[in-house]
Amino acid sequence: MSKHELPKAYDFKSTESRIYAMWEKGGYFKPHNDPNKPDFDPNVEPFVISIPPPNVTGELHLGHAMFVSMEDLMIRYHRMKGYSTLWVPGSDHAGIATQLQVERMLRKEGTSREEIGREEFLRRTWEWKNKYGGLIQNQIRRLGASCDWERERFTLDEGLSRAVREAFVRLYEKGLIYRGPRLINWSPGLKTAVSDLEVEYSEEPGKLYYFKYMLKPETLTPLRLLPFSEKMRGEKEGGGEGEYIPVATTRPETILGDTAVAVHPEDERYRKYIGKTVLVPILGREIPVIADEYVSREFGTGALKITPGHDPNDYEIGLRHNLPVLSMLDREAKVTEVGGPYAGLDRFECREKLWNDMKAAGLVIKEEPYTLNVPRSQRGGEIVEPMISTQWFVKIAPLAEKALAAVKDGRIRIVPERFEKIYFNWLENIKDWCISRQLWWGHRIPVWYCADCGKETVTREDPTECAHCGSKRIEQDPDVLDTWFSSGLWPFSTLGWPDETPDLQYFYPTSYMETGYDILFFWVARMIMLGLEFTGKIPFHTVYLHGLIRDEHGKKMSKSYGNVIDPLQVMDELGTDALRFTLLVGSTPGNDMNLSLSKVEANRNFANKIWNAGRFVINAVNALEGAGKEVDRYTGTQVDKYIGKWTLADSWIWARLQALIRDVERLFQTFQYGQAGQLIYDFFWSDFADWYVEIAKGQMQREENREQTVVTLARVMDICLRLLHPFTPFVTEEIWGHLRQALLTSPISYLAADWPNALIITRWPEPREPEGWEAGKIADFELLQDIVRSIRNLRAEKGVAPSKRIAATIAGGVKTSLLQEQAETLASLAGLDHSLLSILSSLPSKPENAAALVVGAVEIYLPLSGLVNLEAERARLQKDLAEAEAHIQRLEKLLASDFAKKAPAPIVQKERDKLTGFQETAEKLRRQLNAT
RNA sequence: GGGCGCAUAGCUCAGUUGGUCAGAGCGCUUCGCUUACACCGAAGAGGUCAGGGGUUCGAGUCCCUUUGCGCCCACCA
Repeated sequence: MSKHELPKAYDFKSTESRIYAMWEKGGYFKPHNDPNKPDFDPNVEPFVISIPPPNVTGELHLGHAMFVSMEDLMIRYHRMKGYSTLWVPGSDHAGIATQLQVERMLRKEGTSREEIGREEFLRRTWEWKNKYGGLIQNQIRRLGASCDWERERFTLDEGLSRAVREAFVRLYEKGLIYRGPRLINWSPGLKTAVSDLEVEYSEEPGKLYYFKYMLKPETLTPLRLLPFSEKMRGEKEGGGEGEYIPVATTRPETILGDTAVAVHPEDERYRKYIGKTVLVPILGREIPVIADEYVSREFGTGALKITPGHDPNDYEIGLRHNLPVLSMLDREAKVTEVGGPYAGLDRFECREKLWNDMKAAGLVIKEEPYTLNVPRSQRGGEIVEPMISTQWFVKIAPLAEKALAAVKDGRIRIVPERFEKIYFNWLENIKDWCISRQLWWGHRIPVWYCADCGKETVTREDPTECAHCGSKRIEQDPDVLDTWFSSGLWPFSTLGWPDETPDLQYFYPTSYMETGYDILFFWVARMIMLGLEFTGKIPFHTVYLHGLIRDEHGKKMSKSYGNVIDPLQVMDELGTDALRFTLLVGSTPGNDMNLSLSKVEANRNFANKIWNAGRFVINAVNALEGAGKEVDRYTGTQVDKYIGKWTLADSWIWARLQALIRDVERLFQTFQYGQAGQLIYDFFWSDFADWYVEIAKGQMQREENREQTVVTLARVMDICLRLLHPFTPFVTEEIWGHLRQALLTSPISYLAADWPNALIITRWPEPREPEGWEAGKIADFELLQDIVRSIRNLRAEKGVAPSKRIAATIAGGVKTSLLQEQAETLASLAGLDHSLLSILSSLPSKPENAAALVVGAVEIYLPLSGLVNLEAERARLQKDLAEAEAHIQRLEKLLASDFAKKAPAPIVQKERDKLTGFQETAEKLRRQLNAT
């Protein structure tokens, strides 16, 4: 499209994909200083982020949009500042999630993974991955992500698998990995173990069941081990009579696995039973009554049934007392032979049936409603059962210690800081990490068991024989590793570890780890632990945590609630820049944000504003004929020739821009990206577009100001585009291209542009001005703004048609010459007739039939014949006076207090100046009242 | 049980060394198609910054406390 035909509205649809392709093809996303190339300079500082790898079969949601926007902002900012910037993209094989999807597909085909077998299942899953795995990456591209796609990684690809193997073997050799039967969380639906973190607790209504643990009558023969017999049945009628210990439970079916009843050693009620034997209901199994201080005397009945096989606390107690451990549930949560007559029943059926049987046997005391905290699988959602199972674990304490220290001593910083405490708390109480999963999709555990000597072989290369006895009869462990084991290696495995690659040497440790706080433990903590363990270095020096995205009323987005916002649809309708800007500016670190489409719409409008302001500037540049188009007019090399010609507006906008650049820099350094974006937004829209551009229209009509005005427009626009680029890369790039073209400079990509810095700003506009010139210019301009606003206000109040140019007389006092210089600007902004505008130092008397305004020490008279009502005028003046007097009173009181003595001088002076201002205003108002 | 966050204009939210910090967007009222933009411009209404106490010359901003909402960790059967 030719530069003269830019459309009136920003067309993001036709722009975004074209711009992205240009960036990607142009290689702008690659680090400019690459250790694999001959011209590599090791002294250039790198800036590196590893992307939180999305699930390979996932689809883009707002969580992805959030982290991509934030990380792209960080990356682009640092790239513009000259860092050799690398953003490593990739995806996670996501063991459970992916396997579930493929299993669902198989079910639709009428088959199952068990039916087709492991090998075929894996083949199908890879097929699935190759088909859908690229989807999410392209969706991430749509967000504008400037990652180096040539360095894309997948947790199951060859290099990363080698890293996983190496990591496992090293931990094993160091004795930090062990295998053994432990009480773990078992997900019966997924038929795998899951880690503590993968269990979520939900409060649900349930019942507390009270029943009797009958004491074994002393007369009976002690060794009656038959679990169930005709004899027992015969005793049913007599059950419930005689001595018993009352016990409460929320899971009656676990009674079948009880191996003791515990009471507090000092509980007077039950002390006498300690050491005695009680009978498991229905089964009649004999179990001891033990004493343990863990038991709370206040809760329930004060007696606790002990099921070491299915409860973590009971397991601990069982260990202390050497109790046998019974597994009464199998991998599908069906009752095992331990459950005697209940064997084969589902856990919930068993609960009902057993309880009914106990009722019939007179062993039930009561049931009462009780709120349970039900452990559910994070993935499948079904109730998780604690079970004894042989699994692989990482001995985590030594790793946790180092990870703790890295944050404590400041080598790693977490933003916002409050998450450090949460991090500490978790690591200080961490338990060994169960890393084996009974799945097929994932990194298979590199352990081979020997059928002959029974020993394990753990090696970096697949063995053909037992390392201990040489037997060929070895078989690999069927399980795979927890997905988080491989993602825990991500920052360095993606750079080539365990090889000492040039990438690893140069880009590691990475810089920021940006992710949601919800995976602080799952991922961040593990990366720190594993990073320190395997590389001896921290994996990143800063952790930036963003919050969760909720709907506009703070509700969690969920499909069932129907309040899910699809980022792809938002981008389709309102543009990527609008979505990015909304996510970036609307959020603060670590806090959830509520997203509403009206916000995105507002930011779509902002993108359009950038577009149109850009269009205006480009047109202005193009309209400037001749005037040295061969020079790059905004680089500053030619600006000296405007010295002495800058108008108040020119100086003001430049001074404001300098302040903006400084503020933005400070905010970026302190991770306050949202605040920075807000400031840029405000400056661009309110200061630049609403004021400077309007004034520039007038200035450009004057031959003597035209060129410098265009230069100012171009330069301010240019810097705003740079400042905005990390937030809204597409529209800024597009305008940048057109602006560059208009300026006849080389059409280089925006990404190669420098971030605005102090060097640029101090050189312009008037380097020979005394220190602190900005404050005066800003104050003068603000006076001008106040005057304009007051006049507009009065006009609106009086119903003066906006198109009507009116006369005005101004008594400027000490500001007279300033206002005289600004007469034309003032006239055009306030709708005054320049030829009927007189600006004097003071007036001998008040003009007739004029409405009067006072702005600071400046008096303005607008002759509005026919519209001036004396009474109304007096009322208005009186109101203004009352307001001024109120301020005077307040300030006088303030300045008479300790404030004047104790507050810093500049603060006090500021208040004094305010007081003086109000006093002048009041004085003028009084005079006008007298004259009216 | 322990810890944390949030309560600021009708709605959604900014406001990080305590001194224009009382703001933004949307919504609302009144004008306006002024050749960058109606995805716009101008003017305006609207809040004792949840309640109470304290520190300070000065607090939305620090401390204590109360109330309401939310989250995390632990998991007393």
